[in-house]
Amino acid sequence: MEQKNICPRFEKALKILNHRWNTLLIYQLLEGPQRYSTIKNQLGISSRVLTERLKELESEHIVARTVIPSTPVVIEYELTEKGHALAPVLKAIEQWSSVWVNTEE
Amino acid sequence: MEQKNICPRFEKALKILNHRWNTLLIYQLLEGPQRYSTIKNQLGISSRVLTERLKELESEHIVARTVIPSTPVVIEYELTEKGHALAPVLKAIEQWSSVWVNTEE
DNA sequence: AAACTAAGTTACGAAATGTAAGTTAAAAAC
DNA sequence: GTTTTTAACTTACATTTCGTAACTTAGTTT
Repeated sequence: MEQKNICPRFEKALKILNHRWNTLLIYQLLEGPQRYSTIKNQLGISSRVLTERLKELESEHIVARTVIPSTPVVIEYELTEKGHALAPVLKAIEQWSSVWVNTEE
Repeated sequence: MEQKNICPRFEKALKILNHRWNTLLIYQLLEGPQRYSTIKNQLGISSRVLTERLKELESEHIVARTVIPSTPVVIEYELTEKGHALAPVLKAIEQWSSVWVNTEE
């Protein structure tokens, strides 16, 4: 009875993007490379989940992790080319929200 | 320490779209008006959550609900104009996934 | 030696989600 | 006229995910 007529690539994309925090995290990183603590403070996400999501996005090659051997050590996260390619998606959401979403009511 | 420089409209849009199942549900309804049971079978979502999400999208005026007084009664769900306006977002995700996502690995 | 800092990790309670069975109302079958 | 059927939910409960706060690690400065 169940039909699977949805493209598996699209389904996987949705799985990643719909995972709580991921889209906002990518949006945040569109502004440029950022440190763990910066992202955490900007988004108001818990460290437990932030670490989890960064690992997920890293394993999907959407985010890259760089160790800066200062003291104490600093980690920088940035979008890969694959990650930057999501900009049009975020732009489309921004566009839609500017036309159709109002914060009242 | 926490900065909120994110547009509240955009933030609300993300809150709706990132809620599990919502994007897939909207994608499904882009194909046209559909009954509760059809959506349920196509997406493989539980009835508990489907009902909850449909009510949420209805209250956001993204989905409209129509009662067809047949026997037994049939309910049809369809996208509103606001809902249809999300098509470019879904198209952007589709486009990205076709270029960057591979199901292997 | 003690304190500090960034980036995590851990334990645990709270919230969201999935599962499966039950409800409702009307009419068709028996 | 009682039982069955059907679509769209609803409910109770188990499982999974998430948030909170405290803790860990390693290399400096104090």
